[in-house]
Amino acid sequence: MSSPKTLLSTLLRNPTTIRTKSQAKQLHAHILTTKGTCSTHLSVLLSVYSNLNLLHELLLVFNTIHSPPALAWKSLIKCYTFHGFFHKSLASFIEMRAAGEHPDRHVFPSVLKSCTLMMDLKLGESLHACIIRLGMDFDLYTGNALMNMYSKFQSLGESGTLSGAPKVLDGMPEERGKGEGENVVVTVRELSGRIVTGELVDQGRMLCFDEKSKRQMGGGEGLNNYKNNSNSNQSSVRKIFDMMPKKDLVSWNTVIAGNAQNGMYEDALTIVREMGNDNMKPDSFTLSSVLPIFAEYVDVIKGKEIHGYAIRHGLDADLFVGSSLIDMYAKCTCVEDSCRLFNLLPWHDGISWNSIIAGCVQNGLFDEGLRFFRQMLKAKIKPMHVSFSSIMPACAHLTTLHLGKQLHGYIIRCGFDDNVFIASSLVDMYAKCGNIRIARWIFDKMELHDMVSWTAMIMGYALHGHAHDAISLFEQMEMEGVKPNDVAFVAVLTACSHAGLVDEAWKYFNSMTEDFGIAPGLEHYAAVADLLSRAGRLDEAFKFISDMHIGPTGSVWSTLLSACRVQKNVELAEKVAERIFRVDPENMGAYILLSNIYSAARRWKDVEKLRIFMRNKGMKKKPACSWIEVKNKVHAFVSGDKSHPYYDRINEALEVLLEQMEREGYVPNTKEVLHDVEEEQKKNLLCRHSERLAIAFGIISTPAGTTIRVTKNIRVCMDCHTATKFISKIVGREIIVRDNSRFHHFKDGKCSCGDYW
DNA sequence: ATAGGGTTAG
Repeated sequence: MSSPKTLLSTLLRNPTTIRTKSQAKQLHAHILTTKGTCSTHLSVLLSVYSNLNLLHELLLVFNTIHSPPALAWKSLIKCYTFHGFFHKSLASFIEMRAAGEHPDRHVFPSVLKSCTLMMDLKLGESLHACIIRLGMDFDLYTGNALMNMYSKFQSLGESGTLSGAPKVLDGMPEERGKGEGENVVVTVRELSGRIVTGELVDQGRMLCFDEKSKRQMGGGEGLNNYKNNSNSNQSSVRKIFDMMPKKDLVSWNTVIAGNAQNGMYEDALTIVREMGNDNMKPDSFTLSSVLPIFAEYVDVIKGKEIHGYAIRHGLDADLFVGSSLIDMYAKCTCVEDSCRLFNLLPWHDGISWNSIIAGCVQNGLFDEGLRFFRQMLKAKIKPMHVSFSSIMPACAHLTTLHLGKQLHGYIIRCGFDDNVFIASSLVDMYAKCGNIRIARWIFDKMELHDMVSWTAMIMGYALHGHAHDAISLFEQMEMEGVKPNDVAFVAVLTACSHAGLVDEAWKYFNSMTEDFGIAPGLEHYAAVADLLSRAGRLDEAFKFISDMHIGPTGSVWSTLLSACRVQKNVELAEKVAERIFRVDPENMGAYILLSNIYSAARRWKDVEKLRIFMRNKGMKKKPACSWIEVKNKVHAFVSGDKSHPYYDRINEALEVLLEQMEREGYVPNTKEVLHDVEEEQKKNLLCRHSERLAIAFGIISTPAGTTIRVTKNIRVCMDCHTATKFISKIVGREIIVRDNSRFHHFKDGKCSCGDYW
């Protein structure tokens, strides 16, 4: 056991051996008792506190030192940056220089990080100038920090100025609370202004800088080369990288991440390949920069190669790599792999939870997404912005208004309701849950609207058949200078389609290509094809689809096929069906539609042929499903479903209704649908379609006058559409049915779609 | 000094 005195001198010589707060405090006590307030020893203590990120303890000591030496300043600055007090960090840097202390390689990474997180490009450039003048630009750590800074400014779209600073302050209640933040900013600005002029005129050093990098820099304008155009930041990064005399793995990873995050995927991948020549092996940082590229490319083969590399190098349990892998598999539609991976991770953080939730929801696994969300809450992981905007579409698709409202409440309590992503997802959710007024209310409360929020609202109106609201909103958006993208055009075309506005649709369709240079995609074609078909302009629709410059999918043709059914145009139907089977031989819906069309035309032989063909192919119909929310509980039904506890009462209600409906003139449209069962059974089957079970349940389980809201996973059937009109009149209720493409509001025997079914 | 997740879509 060594004496306290030798222990102290050992510790002072090796301050990094101190790993805990109590050890640090012991050292503190030793110094005070044996060395008094000698600033050299106290500075060592400060570096210990700084390494342990103990800002409070550090400040207590720092404030007792009369003229702090460089080591003390460096410790203070590093600790301020770590705790997010970027203004204080920079202000201390200025103070340090004013006190005549020389900054060195240990301080620049911290101040550069502060600039980066404050999004202050100007200040960062001044610092760069200062670094060059001090000859520190060849330092490894400083160079890495510089590259990181320029990469980040690029991905922020260079919007970074001090105006962005209050955002950074959001996470720092103490500083904001004291109202000091802004004063410090001003100080930093004034002082930094001085630095800028002071440093930039120092051309001698600039020239040296220029000569070293003449190849890439061209002209000799020193720092200006770092900021002239939008791509320049990334090339600045590359220049710094190429000039660095010594590079480590962090340097490689920084330049790779910079390229990846700025969309320069091929460059990023090239640099990964180059790493090997420098004896650098990709690590978890490298992989989690590269994986999002393959997610974006939807290249699961390459993604799996990375996964294999991760496993071979023991990196697959890393949370960052794991989250990226989950995301990559999900974006490649291999969401089962995402789930498997998620379960294999040794533990989960907020990001990995978000990845799996988003992965499920994006792949249509809404229940699974909700399950993961609940598990996350149970695991005491606090949801973040991203968690809410990922899960909200699940509520929107499932029409679970009560859940959506609960989440909305949660969002408000978290203070997230001003987030654009979340607000847009709320607008969408309320619209899809049938509450277009609240959707609009949230939309109007938003401070600024981006493309997505406009589109969500326009689409909401379109789904509800409020074409004129949709169109006027679209025009308002254009007037406010927001350039519509392809999705916005999908929304406005859908609005036209649901209201039969053929001329308007053509106007938008042409304007999209001519004025906005957006090539029509499948959805645009589908909307126009849908419009022409529903408007009964079948030949026009056929020609339009045939002339598409991308191969039409089965779903584009399908609307025309159902229109053929409505118009009883068997000849065209056969032509259309043939086109569908050519591109999509497994399209079950098309076989059924065609079979129904044959039935209506009494072409029983063709019906039979189709039926045998389908049976031989082993095709099974995806079950149609409808659901309704009653007293915050979702009740789901499939056709002929007897499993519901109230089935008997539902059945009874349907019988009574049917009797009344028939008295009012309803004739079940059995001849189009079924062929090989008895007439009475036909009627029964038809009248037990899932949406009717749901509607009947709604009628018997809610008080008179309550609006009934039913959702169906596929298009509501023609006979049910007719029947629901009768039902709405008989029970005197408003019935709202949302199917896979739109809302039908039934009231007083009429439907909002004007039978534009 | 470096890394991962988000909203709209017939």
